[in-house]
Amino acid sequence: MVSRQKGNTREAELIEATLACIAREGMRKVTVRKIAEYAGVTNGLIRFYFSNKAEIIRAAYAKLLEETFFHTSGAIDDMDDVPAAERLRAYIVANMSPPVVSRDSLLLWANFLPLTHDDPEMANIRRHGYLETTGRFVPLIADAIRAEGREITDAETRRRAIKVNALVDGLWLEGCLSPEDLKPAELQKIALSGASSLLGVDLT
Amino acid sequence: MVSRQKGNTREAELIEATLACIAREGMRKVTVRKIAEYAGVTNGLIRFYFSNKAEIIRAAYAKLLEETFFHTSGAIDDMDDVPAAERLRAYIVANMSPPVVSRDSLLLWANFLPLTHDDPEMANIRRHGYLETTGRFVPLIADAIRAEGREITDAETRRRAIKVNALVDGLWLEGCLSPEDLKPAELQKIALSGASSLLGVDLT
DNA sequence: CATAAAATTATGCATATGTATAATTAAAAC
DNA sequence: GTTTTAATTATACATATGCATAATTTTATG
Repeated sequence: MVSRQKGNTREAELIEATLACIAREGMRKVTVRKIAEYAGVTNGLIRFYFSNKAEIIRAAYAKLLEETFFHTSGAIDDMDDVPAAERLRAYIVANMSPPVVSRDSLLLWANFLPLTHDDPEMANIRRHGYLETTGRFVPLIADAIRAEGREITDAETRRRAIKVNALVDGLWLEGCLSPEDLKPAELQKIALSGASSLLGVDLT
Repeated sequence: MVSRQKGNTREAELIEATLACIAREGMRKVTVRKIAEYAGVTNGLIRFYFSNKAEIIRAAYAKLLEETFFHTSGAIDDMDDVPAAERLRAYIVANMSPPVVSRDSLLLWANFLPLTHDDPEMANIRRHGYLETTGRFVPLIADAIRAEGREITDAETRRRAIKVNALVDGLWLEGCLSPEDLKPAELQKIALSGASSLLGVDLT
C-alpha cells in the first residue's frame, strides 16, 4: 500500500493525476482506474475523496484555470507603480510563455470545453475563469492609451480589447499547435508588435 | 426496416449523423449505437460501411474540414479578376460567417483535436486541412500589399500572415463561444478593421 | 499498548460498449 | 418469377467501466 498522506496532499495529487491523464490520453479514455494508476494508487481511493467521476473532473478543470490565472495575472500583480504600457506588455508576454503556451495546455482546454456545454457546473467554472482572464485586457488597454494623453471611449476600448484578446488567443493556438514553427521568443515578439499595431501604442 | 439506399448516400448519412452526435453529445458519449440512432438505423449497419469506429470518426473529421474549406476558400474561388484587397476582404468575411462561426463548429473542432494527437491518420487529415485553410493567407496578403505598390519580403509577409491568421482564429473562438455578445456582422467589422491595422491596408 | 478513526486496498455488480456473425429483408439480375 | 446479391436487422460475447461495499492497513488517541 502506498504510504499515507493527510487529506489535502493526496487530494491534490489525484487532481494532478487527472490533468496528466486527460492531457496524455484524452477525455474519452479517462477512467477512474486510469486516474488512480497515474497517481500510483488503487481505484477505490478516488471515491474516498470525490463522490463521483464528474466531481474530480470538475476539480481538475478548476485547478487548470487557477493555474492559468496564476501565470498570467500573477505576472502583473506587483506592478502597480509601473507605467501602463509596461504592465500591458508584461501581461501579453505572460500569455505567450510556457506553461500557458504548451501542448498540454491546449489539449486540456480542448478536452474540457465540450463538458462546459452539457454540465452547468462546468459552465460556471469556465465563466468564472474567463472573466478573470479575458476581462483584464480592458483596463490595461484603457490605461495604456490614456497614459499617452489620448482619449478613448469605453465602447472603443472594448473593441480594441476584443482585437488584442483575439490576437493573443489565436497566437496561443498556433504556438501550442506548432511549437517547432513558433517558439515562445518569436511568439512574444509577434504578439507585442501586433498589439502595438492594433492599439497605436508602442509595446516593443 | 429503413428503406434501402445506394451505398454512397447511406454512407454520407452516417457521416452526417456522426458529426451531429459529436456536436451534441461530445466525443466521450459517442457510441456506434448512438450514431446509428441519430441516423435512424440499427447499429450493425455501421460495420457494413466502416470497418470500425475509428474509421467513421476519421471520415467525419475529413468531412468537417472539407466543409470548412468549401465555405472559406469557396468564397474567393471565382475572384481572380477582382482587386487583391477585395479578395482578402472576402476571405476574412467568409471566415467570420456561419457556418464557420457557430457553436457546433467550435465544439466539433475541440472534440476532434485530441484525437489528432494519438492517431497518426487523424494527424494527417488535420495537416492536410490546415495547409489548405491557413496557407491561403500568405499569397492573399502579399498580393494586397504589393497591389499598393509597397515592397514586402517573404519573411515579413509570413509574420503578417501569422498575425492576421491569429486575429481571425481568436475572433472565431470568441464568436463561437459568445454568439450573443459578438454577432457575425460585428465580428466581420472587427476582423476587417483589425486586419487593416495589422497590414496597413484598408479593407473596410 | 490497546483502541478508535482515518486512509487505502480488494472485490463484486450491473450496465455499456466495440465488434463479430447469423438471420432477414429488399433490390437486382436473369 | 425465381435466384442472387446487396443492404439491414438481430443477436451474442468478451471486455471495460462507474459505482458500491467489505476487508485491511496505517495513523492517531487515550
